[in-house]
Amino acid sequence: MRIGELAKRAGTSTRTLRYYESRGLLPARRSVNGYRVYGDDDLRLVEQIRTLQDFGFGLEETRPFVECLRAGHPSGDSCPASLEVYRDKLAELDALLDRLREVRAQVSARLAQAEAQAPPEPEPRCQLRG
Amino acid sequence: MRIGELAKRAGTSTRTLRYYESRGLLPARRSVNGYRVYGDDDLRLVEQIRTLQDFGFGLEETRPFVECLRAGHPSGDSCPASLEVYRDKLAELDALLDRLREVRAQVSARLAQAEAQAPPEPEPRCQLRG
DNA sequence: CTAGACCTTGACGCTGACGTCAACGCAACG
DNA sequence: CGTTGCGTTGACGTCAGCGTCAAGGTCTAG
Repeated sequence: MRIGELAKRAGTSTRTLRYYESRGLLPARRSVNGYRVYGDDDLRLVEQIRTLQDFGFGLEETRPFVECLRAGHPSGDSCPASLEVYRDKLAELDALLDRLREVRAQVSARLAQAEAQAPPEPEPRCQLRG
Repeated sequence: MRIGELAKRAGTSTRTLRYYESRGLLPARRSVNGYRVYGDDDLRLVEQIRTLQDFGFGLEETRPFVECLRAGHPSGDSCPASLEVYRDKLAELDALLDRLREVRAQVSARLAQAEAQAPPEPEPRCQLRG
């Protein structure tokens, strides 16, 4: 399979795949004319990357998963390094969630305060006369 | 007060203040020699911006607050436009929190699954013999 | 033979909020 | 008079993950 087909099958762009290759994820064999050639393994590999990216992982953080897959393991998280990334990301998510909850509370409080100061427009009633 | 002092008092950099000016927040009078000159109002203005930025507001989102302050209101959120931004940001925060909670659950589940597959190192016991 | 669809590399653009450097002016101190 | 420390504008660099364009090579169908 060539890069266009892989991109289509993975639901991404050729530019993205070439970018992954430039980062050392997703190496590709070349056919005689220089075209990149991929196998079905590579599709699974790209899907792994995309899934993690959707979770908010940076590309570098997907590397252990990718290398795990390329090492022949059935899934990208079958290796200790991947589990470490999971755990780090969980801690990061927890910290972020805490921060965002705190911010939400602050913003909410300030909104309430400001609304109390100068009350909102009193809900137009749509009466004919009044 | 000149830009260096304002920066120090606001806990930021001169570059940041010039950037705010370039974005139309924080206009400055000029002294004879071309130096920017600020008053205490401007300090409050910068503090307002920084507070909102710490909450994750983009610079553009701070504009209503800044204009509200410059219009003479006692606080930046005394104006309807600011309240609108608060409300939008709350909705945005709620959506983001939902997404992050979902991601957290997914990552947590995958971690548990992978740990069950290939259990972690069995907690070294520090025995002399065993 | 040629049009069109695919592929190649290389390079610049984008977003946000600045950091950092260059090259210069101005002011005060000794 | 020179140095030091402020100020000025302008312009390029940073981070991530690509998008987009340019200029060209390759392969296939008509």
